[in-house]
Amino acid sequence: MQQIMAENLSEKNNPVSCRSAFQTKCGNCRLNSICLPIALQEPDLDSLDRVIHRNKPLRKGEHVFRENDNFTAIYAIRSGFVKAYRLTDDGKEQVTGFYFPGEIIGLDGISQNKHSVSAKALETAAICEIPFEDAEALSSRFPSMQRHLFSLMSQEIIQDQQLITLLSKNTAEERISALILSISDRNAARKLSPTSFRLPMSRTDIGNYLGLTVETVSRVFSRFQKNGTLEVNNKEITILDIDQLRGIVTSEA
Amino acid sequence: MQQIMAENLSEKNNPVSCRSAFQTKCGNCRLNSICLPIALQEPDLDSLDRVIHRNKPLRKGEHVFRENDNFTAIYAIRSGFVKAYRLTDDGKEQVTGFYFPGEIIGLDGISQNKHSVSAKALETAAICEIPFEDAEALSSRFPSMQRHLFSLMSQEIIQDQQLITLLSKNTAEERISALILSISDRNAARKLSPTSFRLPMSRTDIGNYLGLTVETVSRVFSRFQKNGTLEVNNKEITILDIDQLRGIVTSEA
DNA sequence: CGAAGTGTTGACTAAACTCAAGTACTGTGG
DNA sequence: CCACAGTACTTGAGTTTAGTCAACACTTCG
Repeated sequence: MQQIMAENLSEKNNPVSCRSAFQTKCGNCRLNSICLPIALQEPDLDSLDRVIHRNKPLRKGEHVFRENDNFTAIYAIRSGFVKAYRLTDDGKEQVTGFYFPGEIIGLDGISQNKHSVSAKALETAAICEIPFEDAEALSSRFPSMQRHLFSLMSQEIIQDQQLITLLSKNTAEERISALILSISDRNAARKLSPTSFRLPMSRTDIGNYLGLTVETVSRVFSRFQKNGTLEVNNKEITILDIDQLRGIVTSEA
Repeated sequence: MQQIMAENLSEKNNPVSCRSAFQTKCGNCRLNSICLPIALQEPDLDSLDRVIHRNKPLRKGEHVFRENDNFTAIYAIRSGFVKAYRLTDDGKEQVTGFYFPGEIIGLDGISQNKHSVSAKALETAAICEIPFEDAEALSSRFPSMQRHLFSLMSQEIIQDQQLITLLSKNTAEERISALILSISDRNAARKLSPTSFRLPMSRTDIGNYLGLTVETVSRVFSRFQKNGTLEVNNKEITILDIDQLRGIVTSEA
């Protein structure tokens, strides 16, 4: 407690414009148009601000939460990238999703009161924490917040179902095209280049997520490179022919 | 009570014990321990009863709702079986789930205000309809109801993620074993035999759901029949060696 | 620098798919 | 109640895609 007070004091000396990113308020956050704040208007936004903890950034490999942790909060990604995964019965890892700045994670824990997946930072990541009790209280108070939380969960369901379709019906090339286009879209939502970006995850993670081996992922990238669809430079990707990619996912098979 | 007599008249020669299922109240419903009513205690249960529409049963092949229908309500399955599916961009069907009596469908529609899947009766099915407005109102009034709806959605997420893992990591035999065990468990929850039951869906639907071709599904059933794991008689299944099945899904690979 | 991790490429293999043919149900109309 | 049509299911033979195993190259970082 003492410690927290001390931190808060030191925070007061910082000029407003230079405050460390993890101390910014929702009202000023660059991501507020795609994150939780879109559920609330200005005066009510303070209620949200008041309950959010802006913890110190996680380093690569550190966990936001782990499978079976008690479910106490949901989390908004402010910067960095997070992967969610679970361990199968026989101890293998299954990557269930990649999450980008502005996205909310942790909603999986509601039903069982504990998390059903682990969430790990793929690189340094700043995370906002919203205790679920508070989120529930805000939901009861502001219908738009209740609606938004329902909506987030339902979006997660839709996303999972899209992945199911991908895994169940599509070839390796189709799966990888779909992932690249998804990343491209999410970059666009954050006003970043939709055609040139760095993949935050390893080939192994991609393969794991898409139900493919590393070798297959690597081969598909090589093939895309060779036929001029992508420029691949390690994790740096440039989409050269986006229509080609779109054609592949729409499974012209 | 008067009403009941009247209903019985119209039901012709049915004895009292056979009242048409779709007129029962939640308080008397055989499924209330696994369905929405578990969220509420007796006096409050009336509020739920008051908003539920018990429509006339659907016949095989009729839809509860269709993809892109406006989202107006969620639905509880009282009897019969329902499959959920969506059409992929290129017009193929993707089965996303099978639903059993006592289960809730339609929550997928919340975020976009329209349904993301179609839901179709696999055989005659009685469905309870709860307008979502009313469900939301009940949720604001009864925290346990809000919690239960959150919980249902989060369960759906977890289920989808399990399916993702299945599709991404497991062989044909593992997938089919998992489906059979899931059906067995859900039968047990409804106090039906966990080892002997009729599959409500076709081989084609199973294959579609599990990302396999009909032929592969058929071959796996034959193999299980041959090696004494199952007795398969068309859609009638008897589990002869449940530990064998469990062993297969726990992927001793 | 060197070790460990990460990614690429090749040769071979296996699981599931496709195509094809045939059998068994199911439901409808005579 | 049977005959028939149409669908659903099964089985076999051959093919294909992605997986496995193995060797090697490139990063990254202590």
